[in-house]
Amino acid sequence: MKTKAPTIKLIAKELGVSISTVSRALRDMPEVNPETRRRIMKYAEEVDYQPNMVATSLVNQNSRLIGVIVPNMDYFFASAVKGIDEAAMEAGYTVVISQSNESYGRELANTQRIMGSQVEGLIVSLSSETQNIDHIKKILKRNKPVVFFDRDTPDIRASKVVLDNELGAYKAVKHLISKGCKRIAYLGAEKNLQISNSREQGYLKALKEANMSIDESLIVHGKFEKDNAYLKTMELLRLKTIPDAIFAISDRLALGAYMAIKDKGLRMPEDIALVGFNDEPIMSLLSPSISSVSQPAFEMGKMAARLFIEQLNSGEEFEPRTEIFQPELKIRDSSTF
Amino acid sequence: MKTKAPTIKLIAKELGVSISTVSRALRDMPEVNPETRRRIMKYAEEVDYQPNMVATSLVNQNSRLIGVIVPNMDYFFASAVKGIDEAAMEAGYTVVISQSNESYGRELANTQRIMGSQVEGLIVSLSSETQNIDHIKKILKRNKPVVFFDRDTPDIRASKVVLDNELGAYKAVKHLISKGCKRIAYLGAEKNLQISNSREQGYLKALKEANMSIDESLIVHGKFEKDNAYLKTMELLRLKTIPDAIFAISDRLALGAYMAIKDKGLRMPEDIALVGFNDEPIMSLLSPSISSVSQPAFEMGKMAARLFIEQLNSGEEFEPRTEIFQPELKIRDSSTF
DNA sequence: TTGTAAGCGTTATCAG
DNA sequence: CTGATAACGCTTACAA
Repeated sequence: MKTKAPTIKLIAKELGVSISTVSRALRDMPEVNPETRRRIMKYAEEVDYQPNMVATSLVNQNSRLIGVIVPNMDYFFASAVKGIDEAAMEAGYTVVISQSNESYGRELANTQRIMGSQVEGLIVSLSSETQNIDHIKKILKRNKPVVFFDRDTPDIRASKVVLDNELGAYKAVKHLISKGCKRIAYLGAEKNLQISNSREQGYLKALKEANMSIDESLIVHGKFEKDNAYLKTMELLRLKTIPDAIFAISDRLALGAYMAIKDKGLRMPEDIALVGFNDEPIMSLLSPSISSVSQPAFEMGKMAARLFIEQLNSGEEFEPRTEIFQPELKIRDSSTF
Repeated sequence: MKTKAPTIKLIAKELGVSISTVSRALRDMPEVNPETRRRIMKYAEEVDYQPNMVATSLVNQNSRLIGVIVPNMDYFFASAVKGIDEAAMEAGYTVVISQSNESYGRELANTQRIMGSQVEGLIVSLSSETQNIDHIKKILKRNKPVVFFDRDTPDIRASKVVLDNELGAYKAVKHLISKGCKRIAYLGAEKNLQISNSREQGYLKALKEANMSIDESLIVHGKFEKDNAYLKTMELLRLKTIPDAIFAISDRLALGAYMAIKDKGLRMPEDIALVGFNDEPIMSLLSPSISSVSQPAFEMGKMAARLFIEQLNSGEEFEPRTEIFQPELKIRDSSTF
């Protein structure tokens, strides 16, 4: 019943050979007598020997563990994590994951904890609260790879995998303009969120390009939450002249706006159009369905893991790289007149 | 720039004390001279010393890593994983995660890989394909804790955290009956999925209790996918007399049914009522909103982690335990006449 | 209070 | 082809 895990030492003793021979045989090294190898393999099989990776990690100074910290597990990050896991698996790595719940304190604690688990580095997407990234810089100083994913910060020299957020927003707003919208609101999140800023830039760029005036009262920076987006939208809908379209920088926010619009009894898109960001599956199921800018989350996750591993293997002299993915606008009922 | 991680050996040499003294000081052991301790702490702080958990793991024969394998990362599992992570964190554990994508082959490979990472055991939710669980039994034989989560199997003596699935289904169907539905279809998944069977039992129980006849043509076992559910629902809607209600054992399937019903131009609930399972957020946002049986995923995840850790600490003589959570029926438009 | 030394399970170097 | 032996970074008797 109670079986302690067998070690190569045990196998060696049992078979009357040396530890090193067992080690070599088990790892398919060339210089082992075929017969000896067969005996060892057979016995290992019998006792269901599993190499102790902790010991291997200690001697090889590597754990084949990739640390991942995400702010939450919504559709976007779940897909990304799947991509990371996929690429990690292919390269023989395993993913150690942790969620910050959009809290800076949690992110800090998780970073400590996860690095303590001897992961070889970190793929991280910053929480919406995070302003200070000393905790990440420390890792870089230790010469361990860090890859920023989606939520990055300009303030650091590290590899990144991001979407061309400005372009995504630009496409969305340009689309609304082409549909004849004149008063397009911007529903954003915390100002320290890089993605929020980039998307705001895209919004502004589209307006300027169309020679439309920028109305500050239509630009709102709320929190990165559905409920807050609901509140902020309600405020927008109480303006003397309400916007005729809302561009939300995330589906999470778009959903809040959607509910506010419905609760106000307004029609979409007749009274007000709406475009979100992320293209979560739910967007196409709602009635009316909601337009959204889609990002290839799964592919981005894969890329992040690949970049990470590449960086890991390249040793010291690695030049940080930024991989930019292209957004795609999915046009649906909420912006189709 | 390039800093190698400092070790206690280095600190010891630098400070002219012995390795053991450093080790003791760093771990707040009593028998250390306060002054010596201060010096060590201070220096450790300066060089940002981080204990090497791999080495500690090797000595202590524990990694403080919990392996988690889930079939996918939909809302239910994402919430559950959050719960696991939360409880793990509180106890000083870290989560190593892996998704099987509902594939038995993947589950097998991931189990190998993840156990190789020296996690102390596994919290697992079986893939919908899994029939054989020898890979799990092996872990148990090694005396490592295994906790089944949601998707379990009767065929093993291990701890489990599950919902009272039969009750959930029973409640849903009973509700439909009370609303006057006469021909209630059951939209299920693979027969080897325990949750599918339990929910079918609940469905049958409710019908029998109401003295309603069981119509085999209304009981369908498809695959655990939205698209397949769509197809299966279309078949149901082609029957000479179509059902007046569908109970889907998962929101994923309910969504497929929802789309089929819409595409057929039928009204919900007037022509056909619908109840799902899991209570994903999307269910309340659709129009009509869809009724669903909700399970406390987050709490269940927490419980799984707690059970796991408890089992870990209790050593050999641990009696497997099954924790059963209570479902709650959320009634919405799709079944409100 | 501090130091020495053995040991955790592997890998790798160097002789045989 | 095989076997000692040191080393990885840390903990823990046992000594001093």
